[in-house]
Amino acid sequence: MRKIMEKMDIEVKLRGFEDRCRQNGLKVTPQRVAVYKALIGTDTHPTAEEVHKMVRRDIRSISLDTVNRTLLTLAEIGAAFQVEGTGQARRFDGGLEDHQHFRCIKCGKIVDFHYEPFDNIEIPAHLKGQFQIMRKTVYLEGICQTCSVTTSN
Amino acid sequence: MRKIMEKMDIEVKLRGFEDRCRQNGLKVTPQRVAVYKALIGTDTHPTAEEVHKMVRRDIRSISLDTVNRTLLTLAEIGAAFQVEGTGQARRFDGGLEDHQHFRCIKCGKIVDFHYEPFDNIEIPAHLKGQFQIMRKTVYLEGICQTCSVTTSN
DNA sequence: TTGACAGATCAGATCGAATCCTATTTAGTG
DNA sequence: CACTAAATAGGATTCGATCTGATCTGTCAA
Repeated sequence: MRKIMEKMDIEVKLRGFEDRCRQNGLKVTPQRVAVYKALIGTDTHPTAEEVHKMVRRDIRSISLDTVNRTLLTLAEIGAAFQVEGTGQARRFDGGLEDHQHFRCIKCGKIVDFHYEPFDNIEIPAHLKGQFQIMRKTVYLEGICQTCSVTTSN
Repeated sequence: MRKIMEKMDIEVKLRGFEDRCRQNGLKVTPQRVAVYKALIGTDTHPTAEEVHKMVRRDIRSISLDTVNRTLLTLAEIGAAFQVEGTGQARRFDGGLEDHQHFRCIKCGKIVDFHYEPFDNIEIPAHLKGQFQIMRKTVYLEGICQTCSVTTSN
């Protein structure tokens, strides 16, 4: 999934992004645009710090905090997303029987569930040569009952 | 997946754990056993800090570092595992087209792949009522080509 | 049973990511 | 053009993870 895009393509995405900001009542700031542009211009799943480095080529004075906040904002309005499970303290699981995880994006709680069809997902052939796969699972994210009751966010 | 186990069950697991340690050339220390016991006695996917709190009921002086190291060790010998993706800096992805992620557990690199059958995983009915699901994906972990070439670990 | 030692542990120091705080700046609006 | 709510900069703080160096202790061989 290389990120080779026509200039046109980028322009279109930028236009769409600005609209999306306005639709969500967010100001279109140069910082936001720069962060967005950096993110769609790479396929490396960067950390905030990495994005910060990239963006500083355009905006020397941009702060890491702004980049971090902006990335979170992008995820909120659906212009990007967070790679599953990252950005949290390490968590362990002593249950070795087959099961899958659901994580609540509000409270961070992880809940086990088990659905047999998920136990033996077939791994696409073209990956088998490329990687040595040691774990495969279905991963769900969303909002748990407790958090959806608690009056909004 | 409640963690209600007979005393017998726990004894058996402990026995197995001690064997597993020895098979891996690891000493069976009270700290290790206590950490293991705490972990299999919960279904909350605790952080190192949380496990530390639990274990301190048995071993007052155990350090957080030991707990952390031990948990990592448990994962290495297959007596437990790390919940997918946790314990790393937050990472972002600007690619909104359907795709899935593979993560290298050695270098932390995340690689996109796309396998159509994974795009529309059916969510088990019994979860639909329980959670508001916003993201579902297949997640693979293992070792990438670069890291498997690099003379071991 | 004991002694020696590799491996394990402890406690404190350090590092790094994420967040918070507050003063300042700015996009959007009329 | 002026006003205001929102956004930003950057330093301080918090918290998880790791490292370091000084002990301590399972394990194994004698």
